[in-house]
Amino acid sequence: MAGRKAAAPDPARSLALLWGSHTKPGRSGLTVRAIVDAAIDLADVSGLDALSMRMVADRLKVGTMSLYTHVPGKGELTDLMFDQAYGDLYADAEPADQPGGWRGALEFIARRNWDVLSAHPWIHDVPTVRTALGPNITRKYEIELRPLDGLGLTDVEMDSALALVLTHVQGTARAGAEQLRTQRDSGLTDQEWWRQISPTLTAVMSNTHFPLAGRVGTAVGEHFQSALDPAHALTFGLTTILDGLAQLIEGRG
Amino acid sequence: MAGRKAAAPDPARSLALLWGSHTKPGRSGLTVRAIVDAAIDLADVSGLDALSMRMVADRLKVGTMSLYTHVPGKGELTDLMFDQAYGDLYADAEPADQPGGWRGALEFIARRNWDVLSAHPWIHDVPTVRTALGPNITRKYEIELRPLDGLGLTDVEMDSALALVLTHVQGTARAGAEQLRTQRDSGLTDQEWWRQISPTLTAVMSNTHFPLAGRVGTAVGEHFQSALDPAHALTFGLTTILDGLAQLIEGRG
DNA sequence: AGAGTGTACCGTACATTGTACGGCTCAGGT
DNA sequence: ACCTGAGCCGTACAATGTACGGTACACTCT
Repeated sequence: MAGRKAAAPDPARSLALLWGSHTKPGRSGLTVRAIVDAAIDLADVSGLDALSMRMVADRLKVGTMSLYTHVPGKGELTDLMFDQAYGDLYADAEPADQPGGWRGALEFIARRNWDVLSAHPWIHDVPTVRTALGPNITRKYEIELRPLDGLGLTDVEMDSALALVLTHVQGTARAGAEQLRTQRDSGLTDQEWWRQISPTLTAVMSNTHFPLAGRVGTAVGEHFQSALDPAHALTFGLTTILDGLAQLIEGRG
Repeated sequence: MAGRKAAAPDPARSLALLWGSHTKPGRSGLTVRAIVDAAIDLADVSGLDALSMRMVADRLKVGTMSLYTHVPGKGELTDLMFDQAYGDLYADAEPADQPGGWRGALEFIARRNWDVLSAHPWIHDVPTVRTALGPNITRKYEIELRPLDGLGLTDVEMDSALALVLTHVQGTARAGAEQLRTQRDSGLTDQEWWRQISPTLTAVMSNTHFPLAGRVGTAVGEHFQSALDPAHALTFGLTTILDGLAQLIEGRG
């Protein structure tokens, strides 16, 4: 990152913005809400690194520094973008109402989170340990905990189980996003890329050899036409995790 | 990111560097190996964003542009750092020799990967979908697959199972790294930070309320003195995942 | 109606980044 | 003794976030 060190977002200021109404328009119609929406649109296309305050301002047809009247800096802006992105995650349906009990609910949660992460890959680049206290994130947490309540788990176990599923979804989604971005940047699909470096690779590692890695890597490559298939990783991992959670829950039930 | 767009690393060039010997010293003693080592040292302390070519050059007491004689650019440099960081992961012991069968082996793998990620948190910021073909990474893959061979799993399943464990470790380690970095940047522990924003938060969300989120969040906070405990998340998730994998493997055995 | 005031807006400037470009300086071969 | 090529590096440039200080408008009070 260049320029001034992008000073860490002020927590109190972020909170006030997060929970504020965002709707008092300035004299040129500029709104926190409009800034955040524009930034999300741009980040969806170009990613968080490529997102600049100048770009956001241009898109809104205002001077760059006008943004700073409404938003303290880029850090706080990304905090707002993050909360906003989860705005209508469960607007139409909530996990606890899905069929299939807690298992169906967690599958629904995984799928919905996956969808958000696919639509907004820049979320992976937002530092989120403490800032995750906006209204939408808090509501999300509340709703996602519901199907886990009353199963005999302790409160800490409920949180751990949910976090496990969400971490898995995030990890596989991140790998998928990286794959897509690499393909886009290089203009090569995984297949084309492999064909291109394959000769160099075999030449260079001629004297060493890795029988297992070779066998398994080839099998994976042929099965998915790629080194990794994020969708498959998602369902394989989710099934395994839910099987594991079932043992825990049955032990309590 | 500033400056020229940090052009995506050239795959063939990266491969040649990755598998090269790195040991021909230039006339000022400069070596690819030395550059990579210096960069890792700096990144361990300051992170990948704060790592600049100028810093690396200063540390080595050479001009900034001299680095470009040995390394095409920052992208390729991080590729080299990545492979290097996994250099002696299993130098002293390998997973397949651990007690506890495949389960003990996977626990060992998880622990060792966790250790590397803790020592080099910048690894989380290296884009690694395609570049992961250096000698150390390839050997790592070979060694980590061994304990999963001969259990009745298909090749694709072996890869999926390993990837599931590694993704979990990476996800929790990343959360832990973010937590640490945030604490360092702000100079506040999670507890101090919470005490500081708590009044603002309750004031701001006074009219809405989230009974489950409140109850569970409080329980977690009291149990771990923090919003999340990475070490606990690691073992909870690992246990669950291994329980799930056991069902898969027993079905095959 | 006129004056005053605060806030929205924004032009300019600066430090910092990766790296392109072109010149300098040596080691080694002839 | 000279040439050649590779290692080395000083300078320059475009892009970034944002500090600073100025301008212009909407409002309130007289």
